[in-house]
Amino acid sequence: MSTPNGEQQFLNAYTPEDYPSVALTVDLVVLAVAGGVLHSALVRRGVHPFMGGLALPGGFVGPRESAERAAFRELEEETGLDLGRLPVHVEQLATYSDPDRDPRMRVVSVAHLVLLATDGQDLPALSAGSDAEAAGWHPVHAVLESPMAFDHASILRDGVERLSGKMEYTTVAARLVPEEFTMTQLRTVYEATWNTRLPAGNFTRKMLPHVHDTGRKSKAAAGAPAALFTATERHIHPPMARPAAG
Amino acid sequence: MSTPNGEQQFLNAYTPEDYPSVALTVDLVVLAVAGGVLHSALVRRGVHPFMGGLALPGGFVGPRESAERAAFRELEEETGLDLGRLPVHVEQLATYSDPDRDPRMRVVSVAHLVLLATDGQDLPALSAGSDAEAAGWHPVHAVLESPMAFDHASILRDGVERLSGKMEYTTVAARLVPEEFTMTQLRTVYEATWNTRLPAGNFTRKMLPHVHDTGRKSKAAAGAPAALFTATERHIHPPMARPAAG
DNA sequence: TTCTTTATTATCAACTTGATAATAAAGGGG
DNA sequence: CCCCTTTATTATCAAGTTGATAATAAAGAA
Repeated sequence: MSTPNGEQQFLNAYTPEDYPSVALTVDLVVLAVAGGVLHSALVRRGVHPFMGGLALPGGFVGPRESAERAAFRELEEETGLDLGRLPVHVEQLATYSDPDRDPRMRVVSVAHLVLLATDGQDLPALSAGSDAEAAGWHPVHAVLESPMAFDHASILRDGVERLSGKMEYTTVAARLVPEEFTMTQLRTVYEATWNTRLPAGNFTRKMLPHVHDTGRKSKAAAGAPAALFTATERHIHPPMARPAAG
Repeated sequence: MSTPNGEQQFLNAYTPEDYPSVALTVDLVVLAVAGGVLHSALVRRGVHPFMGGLALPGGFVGPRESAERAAFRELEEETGLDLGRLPVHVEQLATYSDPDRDPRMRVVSVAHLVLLATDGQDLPALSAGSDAEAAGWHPVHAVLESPMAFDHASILRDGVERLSGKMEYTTVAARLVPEEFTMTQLRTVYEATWNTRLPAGNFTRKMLPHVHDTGRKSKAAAGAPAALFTATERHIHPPMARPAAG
């Protein structure tokens, strides 16, 4: 692939200084389920502005980095999670570009949704990152009742809404449980995210065609042993019905 | 809302130069239906790189502008469309930030999906914008067969996919027809976007609960006069089934 | 008037849903 | 070891939805 001479000349004459520029960051909506409750990894701000307020983890995108790569890097830096070991799902959410969203300067942020697998009991341990602000887990539906730093409440709300909607017509909920999971574990993810209860029998009937039965059984704490499944298909059709809010 | 002294001091001490910055643009996937075919407004590039290739309309985001405002402004500038007169739907699609997506320099682009209403016959007239490159309408499914400038083929594909998916569970297709429309007009939008045929009777049955009958009738060119509807609800439940590709 | 064209409604079997119950398979306490 | 509790899975049933196909209705044209 050789570049024609005319094009090369043009590229050399290009002057990036002629164009307006912005600082680009990523903000992360990191979600995991424990105790039947959807949690988000958040940092308590130790500096102005919004000192003492809750914020999403995040940071600047490097000059030779895509937003997605920056999302993975910041996730490791700010939460201390070992992504080589932990199964993790990252997808772009939306970009927030209101000129006044950060009072310090023009910052445009590409928000990402991050889903971490848990067994439903223990949340992944968060170690303090390079920043002094340590990340901790917070129950999502409770924390959305109070304000957050910057526009992070909107971003968190959008992230939960994205997950809620996508769970209706894909098996993305399986990214929040271990590789092999029981129907109850998967149903608990739906209930935690949608903040509602679902009838167990109908849930199993609906989900069964979209997962793969490993043949293995989980040793139950109490009651009958549950079958262990792995996620297979991407699309649930017709979709899982989300009960009306309330 | 007074700012505490400590915070004000902090804001003054902030130095934007310390942080990496990128040029921010918007790219527009502008869609409209005519003759039963989904079309996209595209510009033929007159300069390097990708000279002669097809590209999405777009441009730089101003220093005090949100991406959405820039999308509206660039739409007017590059296509000459009068948005005061024309009903237009704009929604953010995704942000493209591969460091090498533009060979000239680091450019991050927030792509937007734009839907223009038509009667199904005539596409909105595009006048040449301030740039020498004039915009023209191109059939989407045909143009996606050949390469485009930059990563614009991916963006266009993502835009059509977003519209296709959203049409399954919302009445967004109504943004591509006039305020008052017939079932056939609306069905044509589905057929053009999904690039498939749909049985008319079942389409009417399925859509009827989600639109409002004005009581008026369209004067038909041939055949029975069709009822005129307006769009009402946002969510179609259960969703409109999209036939498997083929 | 009759034909052609298009819109709308109807029919029907197969399937899906939500509610509810029945069955099955553990472990634990007496 | 036998029942009781707990949990998982399967079954049942009426109401609703789907896809295929056809019947009816309402124009304009020949």
